[in-house]
Amino acid sequence: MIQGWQEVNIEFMRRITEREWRTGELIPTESDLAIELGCSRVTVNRALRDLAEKGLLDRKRKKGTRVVKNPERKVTFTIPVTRLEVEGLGAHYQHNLLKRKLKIPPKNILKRMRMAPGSRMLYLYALHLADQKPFALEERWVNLSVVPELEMLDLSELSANEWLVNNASFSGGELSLGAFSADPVVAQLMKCEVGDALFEVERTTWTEDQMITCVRLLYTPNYRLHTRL
Amino acid sequence: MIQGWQEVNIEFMRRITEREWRTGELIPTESDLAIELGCSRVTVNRALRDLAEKGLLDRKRKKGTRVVKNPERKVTFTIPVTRLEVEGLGAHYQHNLLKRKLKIPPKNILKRMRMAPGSRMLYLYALHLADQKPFALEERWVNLSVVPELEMLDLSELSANEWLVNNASFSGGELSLGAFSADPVVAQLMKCEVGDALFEVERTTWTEDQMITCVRLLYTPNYRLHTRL
DNA sequence: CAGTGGTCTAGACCACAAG
DNA sequence: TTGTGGTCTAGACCACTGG
Repeated sequence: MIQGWQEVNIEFMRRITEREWRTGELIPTESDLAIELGCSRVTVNRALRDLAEKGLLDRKRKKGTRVVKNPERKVTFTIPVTRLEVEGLGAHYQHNLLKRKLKIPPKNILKRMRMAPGSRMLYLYALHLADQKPFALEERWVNLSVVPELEMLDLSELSANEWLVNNASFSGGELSLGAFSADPVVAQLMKCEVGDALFEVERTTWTEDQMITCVRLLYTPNYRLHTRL
Repeated sequence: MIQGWQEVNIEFMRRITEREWRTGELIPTESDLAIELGCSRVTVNRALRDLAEKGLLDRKRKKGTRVVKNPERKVTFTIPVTRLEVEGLGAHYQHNLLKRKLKIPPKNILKRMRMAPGSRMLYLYALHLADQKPFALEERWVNLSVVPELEMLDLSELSANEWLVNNASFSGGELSLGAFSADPVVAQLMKCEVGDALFEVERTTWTEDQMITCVRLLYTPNYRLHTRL
């Protein structure tokens, strides 16, 4: 007899990887598996649900459970607060606020934040340093109608990033990763060569319908984001 | 009364975002919450477990459940098979195998794959096309002692990527994202300018202790990886 | 030891979708 | 209508860990 949903999970993994259950094919129902393994149906359900969340199984009511043909690997990253990321590398963190203005964002930003044209927002431009060396360049728009407190805050010490993470309730967002070729302005700030390839992260977050903030981060050359599969 | 673990989940989310449960503080025990909400303890458990998986709560036996201070955003991406990614864009996919050799990999690859020095592996160099235009450049090392079938396979039609996804059982891996500045060789193949910033993905996968494959993908300029939070 | 979360069980009802 | 997964319940025992 197999006990515990994790053991059941491992057994099902074995059946999948060893082709006992072939890709695209239906597997037995939860009830049948419960009887076969000598455990309760809920335990089988727990194991199958886990495999479905990992993308290995496709489950539908009435239709049954199938082994997925092209199991797309799901990857999870944790997006850290920049200060903690730097300190995690064992480096000294500093934050340098370069610009801080109230102004009307360009169209592409307004579109990404789904705001009416002409809305005024807080614009922040800042450099994150690790051991005095440029680590990431941050360009951020903040919707002050959602977080008015931020207008009065001293951002020379605490970064907007950190304040928002801890104070703005958040319900959803979008993330986009890419590569950016350093232009002269960026190269000078980042102390790198013009044309260096920089890892770029764009993130937009909102609560319910209101956009909170939209940020673009350019990382130092050779920066890499790592994770396990 | 609140019914269903998803409703319970939403209620708990509300308490967290509205600071009813403050960051760093203990929340009531599962049993207390079950009584308060008028549902069973298992339902409360299901909801709390979900929030813990999302990184909003920290749960420990005997110590109780706390609201996490710096909720690191967890992001999940699906890493698609390149062919499906191209076809998903509505473009015609082609695959062009440029090199295919048995040889001894350089040290950094051996290290990444944790293999003994001097091991011979299959080296593949291929270009993925979308509507005849370069989409991604793939450089891959395959451990033939794990998947010997691949040596005899015709890879001019089916890409190694796809074959491996469907035929190699997989237990873990590493993923690394970054930016790469196109050198002359790459620029010529990708039909881009020297110095263009290309999005770079490196992936290593293994089964148990054996490394299966190690791949590096360079994407066309302006390529971006998107996801929801 | 005692308190907390982790999990199992058996039985039940519901939601969905194919026929 | 029927078969399937999705979920709830009440009660139980286990596993870990602080005192």
